Amino acid sequence: MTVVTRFAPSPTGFLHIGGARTALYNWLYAKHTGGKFLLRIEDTDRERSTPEAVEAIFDGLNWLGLTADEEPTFQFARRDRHAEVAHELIKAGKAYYCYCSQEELQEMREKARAEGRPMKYDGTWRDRDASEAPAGVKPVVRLKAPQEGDAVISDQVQGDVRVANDQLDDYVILRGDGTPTYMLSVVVDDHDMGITHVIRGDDHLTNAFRQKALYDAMGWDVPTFAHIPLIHGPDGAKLSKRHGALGVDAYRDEMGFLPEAVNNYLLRLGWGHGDEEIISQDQAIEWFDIKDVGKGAARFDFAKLTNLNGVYLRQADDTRLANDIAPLIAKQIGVDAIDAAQKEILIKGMSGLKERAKTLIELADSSAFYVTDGVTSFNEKAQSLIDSAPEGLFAELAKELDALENWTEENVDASVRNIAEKLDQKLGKVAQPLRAVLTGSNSSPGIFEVMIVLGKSQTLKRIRKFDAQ
RNA sequence: GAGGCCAUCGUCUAGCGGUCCAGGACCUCGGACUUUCACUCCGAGAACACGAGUUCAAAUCUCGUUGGCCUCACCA
Repeated sequence: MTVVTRFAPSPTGFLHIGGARTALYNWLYAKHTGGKFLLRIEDTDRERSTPEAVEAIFDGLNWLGLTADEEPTFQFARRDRHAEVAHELIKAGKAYYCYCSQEELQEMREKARAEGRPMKYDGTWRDRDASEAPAGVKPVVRLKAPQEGDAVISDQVQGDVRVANDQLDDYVILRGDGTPTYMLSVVVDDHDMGITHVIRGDDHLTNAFRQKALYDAMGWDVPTFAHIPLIHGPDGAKLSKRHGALGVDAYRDEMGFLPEAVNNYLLRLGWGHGDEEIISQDQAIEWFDIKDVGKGAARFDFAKLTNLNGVYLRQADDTRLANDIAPLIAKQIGVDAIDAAQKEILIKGMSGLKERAKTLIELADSSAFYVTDGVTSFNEKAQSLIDSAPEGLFAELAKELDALENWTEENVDASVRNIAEKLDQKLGKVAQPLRAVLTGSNSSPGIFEVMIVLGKSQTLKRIRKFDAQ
């Protein structure tokens, strides 16, 4: 049997980090088993679903590389099919019309709660004849759920979970206006799409029992379920906007994370393979099995994600990184886009730059000095390094460096060391002020590397600004 | 309130009855390297929620307690 998994978000907002992990696990499991990964947009909530959200979800998934093997299914478009199934169930005596009003339902729940019973529909219309129906009420359709015995789900993550059927009620599958509810839509779509493994958040665990009753009523095979624990915020509470429940686009655009780092982090959040931490996508596909996902909820930790991002940043291709930060730098230096020459400089300096950054944001911040003409601002420490530089240092540097014929790292290195000796200073006393005038900062890639990447004329231009000092 | 799920360092996890006075990573703190910062390396800190039981032997199995989470809509 070929495995078919799916990711089924409702387009009521961006793709959040928990959804991204669910998608990743579904994708990985499909790849691991040589199966298929499908996408279904659950847009049956017409009030809250938006085309923008659909776009945001596709965008996020594409960024993470979690692409579906077939065209996505849009649930709302299948509403007639869903209703058809509901009517089939009525015909088969496995579902029935219910004419209860909202008020009656509300009373039912309050009474149940007061008596310490589960808050469920009491089956008022389960066996009542339609002739008793009140006039003018558009009935809903309820599934005749089993009332005795236990229902068992063999969950791939949670193990065997058992619930007594008397805890479950005859839930609504078709609304008064004839539209399907989520419970009906999911089951019909998962069945029609041939989904073999339903991997989703464990907030759906109790829904699985309701859905099982529907599969059984239709005589359909129940898919294998795997309910993965939810992700919590750093404080252990449910993930909210203040924590990580941002769209993945925020992780990309505002925080500067790399997709491979996010995937690796998400993979390790709830799953492990021995002592492995840095796991390539191919390795993940080979190792990942849904059965190995942990049962406990995990907290989201930005520090670890950031560290991981640093690892991937250092491994990343220089040209790719230069392209990634190009728009950020352009914005920073106030141009529409940086030119080819500037891009070249960034690529040239990237090996020294990427070692010092953990995110693309940091990388852009620390790279901008390379592409400006002169240094546009000096931080406090740089300013004080310049102020306390040995007398005549900059004039001396300008003179000596200008005289250099071959502008190589070896030569500028020797030249600067010479000057330090000549002025009877330690190298640091010369290198630090030099760094300050060249970069505007007290920290940067190796100073000789900076001089080479900057080039002779730009280096001298920056030094000469202070040679009167 | 009713049902369900969960529980190893601050965090993510390894561990699937003996090899664990519990391993790795992040984190924090020392140190080495060094022209700064970073990288890298070395070292330190830090956990089996609690209580019973099963067993020659329990982080690993059972039960209870406590704590956390999820669900209980004509939302998905």
